[in-house]
Amino acid sequence: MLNEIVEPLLMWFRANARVLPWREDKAAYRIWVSEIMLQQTRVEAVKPFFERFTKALPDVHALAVCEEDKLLKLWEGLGYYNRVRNMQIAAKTIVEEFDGQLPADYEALLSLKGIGNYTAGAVASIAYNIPVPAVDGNVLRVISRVLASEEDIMKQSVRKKMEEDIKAIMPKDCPGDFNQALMELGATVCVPNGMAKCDICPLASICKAKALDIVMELPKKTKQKPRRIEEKTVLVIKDGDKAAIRKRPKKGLLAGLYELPNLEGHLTADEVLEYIKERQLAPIRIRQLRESKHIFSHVEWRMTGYVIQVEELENAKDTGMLFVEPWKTQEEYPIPAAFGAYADYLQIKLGQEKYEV
DNA sequence: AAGTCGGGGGC
DNA sequence: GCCCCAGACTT
Repeated sequence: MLNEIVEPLLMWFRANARVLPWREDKAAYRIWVSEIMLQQTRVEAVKPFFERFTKALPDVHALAVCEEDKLLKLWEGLGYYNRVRNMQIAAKTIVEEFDGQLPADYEALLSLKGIGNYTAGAVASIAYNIPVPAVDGNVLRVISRVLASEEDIMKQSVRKKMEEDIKAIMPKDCPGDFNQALMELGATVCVPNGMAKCDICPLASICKAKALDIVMELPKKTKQKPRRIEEKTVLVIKDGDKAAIRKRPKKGLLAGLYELPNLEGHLTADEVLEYIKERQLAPIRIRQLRESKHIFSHVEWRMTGYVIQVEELENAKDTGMLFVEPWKTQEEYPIPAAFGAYADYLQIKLGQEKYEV
């Protein structure tokens, strides 16, 4: 039965646990921050962000009162930016309703913005030793294989049953270690891509998938739909030492971050100049930049770009554009990685000789 | 239940 | 190119 995994798993974890920044000091706040960052994000990617974030915002109160641009800047490049927005909303709730302390209660944690089933279980078990499961993608894979379950792990019903099965075998004295052990095994041995390392797995003798030689067929999962493709033209508009950026809408993709001005479709230089002139920004030079691509979860941007030198006139139309010094875009304004190929040009001077308008 | 929301690394 | 990642929220 499934309870056979408990002892070998804990033994293995105690000998093989990775040294991670959020394992040094188990303050609930730090566990919470790490778990939010780790949503759909690998350990190696999170490490540097975690160090920087917790240094800048060391406690719940600091997070609750942080200015939005600074907050997003700390998250810049990590993705899924609603995570940090929701975390700040939760921080304000914690200050107001829980006296600044994360509640040591699964249901109370679950009620906080951005904390779902998994994260509530992780914080409760790791920070407060509450015996509740924390079922993430690793756990779904490990348990599916141990049981040789061919159920589709994308189905809510399957995940719910998985939580119940695990709750039934949770060791009451060390629920945090047990949950982490399952995830750690999934991340380092029963891996998500590539061959499972069954030769070093502490559960190899128990694993039904291994016995049936179907380890690599599991878990079963419905595949995601193909992403849609969007074409864009990205503009690096320069006025002297400054360059144009603008703030994105409060909702939707990359909400609230800053971007380079951009247009729908792949435009010619003439079409771009028309756009510039309509906004009373007198163009002096223009040069086309290379194409680039950025892949999000559900959409793919195929971009081309232009760098345009302009003279910003007094009567320039309100374009929502903000002309700022390039170093400020690096230090203060959060700009998503999608614009990376063109953001480089913010600080490069245009050649004088060619591309006169 | 399906769609939205980032970015990166493995193969 | 495809898959997945210590998922949660909205519709």
